[in-house]
Amino acid sequence: MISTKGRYAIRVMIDLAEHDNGGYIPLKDIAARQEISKKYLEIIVKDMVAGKLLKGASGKGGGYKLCRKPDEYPIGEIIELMEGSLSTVSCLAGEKNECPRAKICQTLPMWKEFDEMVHNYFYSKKLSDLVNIPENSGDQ
Amino acid sequence: MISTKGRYAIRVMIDLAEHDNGGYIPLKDIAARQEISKKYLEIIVKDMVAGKLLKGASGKGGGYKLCRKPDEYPIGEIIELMEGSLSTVSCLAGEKNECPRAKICQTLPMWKEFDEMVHNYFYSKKLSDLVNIPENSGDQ
DNA sequence: ATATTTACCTATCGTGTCAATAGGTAAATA
DNA sequence: TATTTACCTATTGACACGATAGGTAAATAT
Repeated sequence: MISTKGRYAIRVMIDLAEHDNGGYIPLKDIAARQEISKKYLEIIVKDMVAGKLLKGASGKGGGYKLCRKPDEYPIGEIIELMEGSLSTVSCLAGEKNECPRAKICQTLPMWKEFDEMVHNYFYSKKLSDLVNIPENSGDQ
Repeated sequence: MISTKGRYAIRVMIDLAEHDNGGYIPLKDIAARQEISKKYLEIIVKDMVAGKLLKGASGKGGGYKLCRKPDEYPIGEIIELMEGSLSTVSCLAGEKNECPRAKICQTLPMWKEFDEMVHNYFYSKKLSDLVNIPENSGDQ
C-alpha cells in the first residue's frame, strides 16, 4: 500500500511542473493548492531534495523547483525514494535475499515476477504523463 | 507490501495441496514443515476458514483441508482475504471512492490502471501454479 | 467414562510506522 | 534590519504487525 508520503510527493511534483515559471515556488503555495498541511509537506520535500528530485532555496524568493524536465522523472523513482522500496514482499526489499528458505521457497518466483511487472510499470510511467498543461515552451 | 499473513496463508495452502491425502491435516504438521509458529498460524487459518478457503475439523484426526481443487483458488483471493484489499492506495481500497479530490485528481487514473494490472495478475495466478507435486490422481 | 488430540476463542504485548503537529534555526532577499 | 523562506529536531496519538499465552469446545481412541 502506497502511503501519503509517496502520493503527496507525486502531487508536489505535478504541481511544480504545472506552475513552473523558471523560478522557485514556495511550499506555502503548493500546500494551499494541494490542500495538504504545509508542515507535513516539509518533511516530504526534505527527502525529495535529499533524493535529488527537487532543488530548494531559502530566503525571500526561495522555494522549490524541479531539477529535470518532467519526462525525465520516472514515477517509480519517486515512489521508491519515498517508500523506501517498490517491493511487495520484504524478502525482495533489501539488497540481498537473506531468507534461509529462498532456495526452496515456492512463492518466491511469483513475487519476483510480480515485482518486475511493478517495476516496469512505474518506471515506464513518467511525471510528464501526469501533467495536464502540455509543456512550457522556451529553454532548450 | 504484503505482510506475513498473506504470505503464510499461501504457504499453508501450498502445503495442504501437496500433502493432500483426502483427510484432515493437523496444523502442527504444517507449522513444523513450514517452520512457522503454530500459535501464529492459528490466527491465520482461522481467517481462512471464515473466508471459505479451508475447512477445519476438531478432535483427533482433525485438522485442515482445502475445500476446492488447487486450480480453483486464485492467489488474489487469498491475498485479498488476508490483507483486506489488493489495492495499492487507500483511495481505492474501500467500496466507493470518497476522496473529495477524486474528480480532479491527476494521479487517480494511474492508480486505477495499476490496480487493474495487479488484480489481473493475482487472479490469473492459481494455487495450482505454485504446487510442485503434479496432481494427486483419483476422485473425479 | 476418560484421556487425548485437535481446532477454536479471547486477550495481551512490544515494536514500529503513519500522519501529523510544534517550535525553533539558518539563509537569503527587500 | 525585518521579512520571507527553507531546514532541523522532537514529539504525539493512533494503529497495525508479528507474535505469545492460556483457556474452552469438539471429536476420537482406549
